[in-house]
Amino acid sequence: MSEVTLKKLADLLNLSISTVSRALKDHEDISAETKNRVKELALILDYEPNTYAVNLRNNFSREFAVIIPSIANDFYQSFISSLEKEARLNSYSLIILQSGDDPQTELECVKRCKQNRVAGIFVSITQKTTDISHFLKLAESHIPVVFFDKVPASGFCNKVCVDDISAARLSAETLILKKKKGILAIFGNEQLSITQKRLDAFKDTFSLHNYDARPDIYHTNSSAGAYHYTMEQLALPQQPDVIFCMSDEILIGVMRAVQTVGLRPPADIGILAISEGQIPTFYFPQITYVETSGFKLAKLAFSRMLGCLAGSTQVQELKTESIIVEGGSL
Amino acid sequence: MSEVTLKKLADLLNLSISTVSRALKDHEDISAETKNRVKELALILDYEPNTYAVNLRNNFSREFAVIIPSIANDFYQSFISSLEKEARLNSYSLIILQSGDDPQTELECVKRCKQNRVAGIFVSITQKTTDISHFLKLAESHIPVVFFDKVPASGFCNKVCVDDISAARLSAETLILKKKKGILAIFGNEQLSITQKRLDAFKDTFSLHNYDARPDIYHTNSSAGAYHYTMEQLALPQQPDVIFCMSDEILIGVMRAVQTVGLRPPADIGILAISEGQIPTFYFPQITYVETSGFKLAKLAFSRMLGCLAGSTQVQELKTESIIVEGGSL
DNA sequence: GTGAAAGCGCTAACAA
DNA sequence: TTGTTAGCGCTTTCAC
Repeated sequence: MSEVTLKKLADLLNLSISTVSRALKDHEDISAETKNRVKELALILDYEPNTYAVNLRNNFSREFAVIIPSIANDFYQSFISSLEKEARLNSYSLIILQSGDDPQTELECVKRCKQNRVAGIFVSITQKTTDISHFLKLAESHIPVVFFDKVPASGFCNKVCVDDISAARLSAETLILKKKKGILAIFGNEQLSITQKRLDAFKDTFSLHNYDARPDIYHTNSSAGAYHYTMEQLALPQQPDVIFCMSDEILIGVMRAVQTVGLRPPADIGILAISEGQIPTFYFPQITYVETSGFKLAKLAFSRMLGCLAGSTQVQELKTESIIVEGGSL
Repeated sequence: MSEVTLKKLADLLNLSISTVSRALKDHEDISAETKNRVKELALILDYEPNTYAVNLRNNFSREFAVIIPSIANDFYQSFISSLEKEARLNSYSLIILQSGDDPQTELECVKRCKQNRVAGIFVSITQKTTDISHFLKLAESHIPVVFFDKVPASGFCNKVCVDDISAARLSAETLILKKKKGILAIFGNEQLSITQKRLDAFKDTFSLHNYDARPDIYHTNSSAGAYHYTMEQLALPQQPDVIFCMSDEILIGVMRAVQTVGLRPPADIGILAISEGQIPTFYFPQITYVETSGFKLAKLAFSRMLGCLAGSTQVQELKTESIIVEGGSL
């Protein structure tokens, strides 16, 4: 059974191809009767326009690409889930590409996007991406790029981010409000700008409030690191009163240690995290956290993309607001 | 700056379009010198073939679609992560479509796939999908379909699944081997075939071994349900010795209850789950589980898809093997 | 070795 | 109101 094309419909109906095309598009100068005949047959034969031909002709597609280090991450998962829905409701499709956190692979992904003539690209760059010229060059091909989450430090480009500064500030203020004193704060990889932003805002907030206790700061790159360090600290005669976790990854390590030692929040120890929101629900009591939602960020990124496609040329830097979600761990 | 096309290269080099096309493809009857000239200029001008034109001409694309209820799920996440990688290494792209577990939306996704002339579709159907004729009809358009995980009960089609029966059997055998007696087994929605398969195999294994203890079976549809039921059971004078969780969702609820009451595995209570593998690492000690890996399933599904594209017409039902991963909870 | 030309399925300007 | 035609960028057959 061969493909149903406009030509086939036209032959069957003794009409020209263009009439059939226009009838299917409800073009005004086709008679109602012809429209009905055409549409009826199209329905019966299950006609679907050939996207390649349409795109080739119109020189434009309805596909967005998302380039991320890895989809196996709660944050990106919620981001993509939300983005796909927005896209689908706007008749766009979403192509997923994983860079594996490798700049070389990322470059190949960009090339692929260009080949596919995608309508736009959402990208969260790798930890090692410094040169973003291949992204900026996409402007020549009129492919808008919206950077999200992990965005380049410099460059005139569209960026949508979680507001790290307000998230960290909100965390610190929460601790101050609850008059917590022995604060252990565990942060991620010191090299990353996300860590620096959150750390600076966190520390500054204590200074600004002239608070009489200052947090102990520790850095680690992994869940395991957080686990081991927490184990050490919990073995000391002077245990911390509260542990602040900069990310879900760190929270997981800390909670394993807390469970290992048998401490029970909030009585034995307080826990506060910055989190995407899923992990905190796995524990009892659920962890109190400052939310950095992928869902919200996706909506922001998508509307920015539509803005670009609508012709907005100036670049924007947007941020999502943070809110605190009360569990029972503090 | 306009697009770089074959025509543009040809004009610039004073060659014909077809010569340029052939040169770029290393066609044998183009001279080495011409090839070099062409390739050099193509590189300089950053030429990329127009995928739409290529696909239109060849009537075939290098895009696969994945239709799933929702990407926000650890199992699908690992499946897609793995599938994307396989696809990329084979120069395919992956389009993600979420059905929202709604048959109507699923139907629209299929339509979209057809329009996009995708090279093949991977699909995990919704809980309510009964009519799969729209999938079977894709055969007419020569679009192979590989069902995975949630597959239709009937119909001649390609299916790759986690082996629920062997996973449940392995779980039961593990409990028997460890001579566990007071077994509480919590299963999911009784209506789902996955639940029935796992339940039947689980129970049968105890019978087959003439084991002198039989598990208490309970069904629930949610984490919260598992939590509440576990709380009830742990309040009884005769607490269970071990709790078996059919899925990650149930495990999360059970563990919240276990933590609430303050029991510590494995001394106070044993825990065994069937799991995708991430959740069990969040606890201490880590939960012992029978693995049902999305990664493995993706590899299986992908190779089946390649088989279809290579012309294999007969349908196959494939299953991944289960293995037990020892934590310290049993 | 290279070029000319047809055609993939569709849209839209122009004709009738 | 409907039809004719050119052309989007590419591949490939056939001719030179």
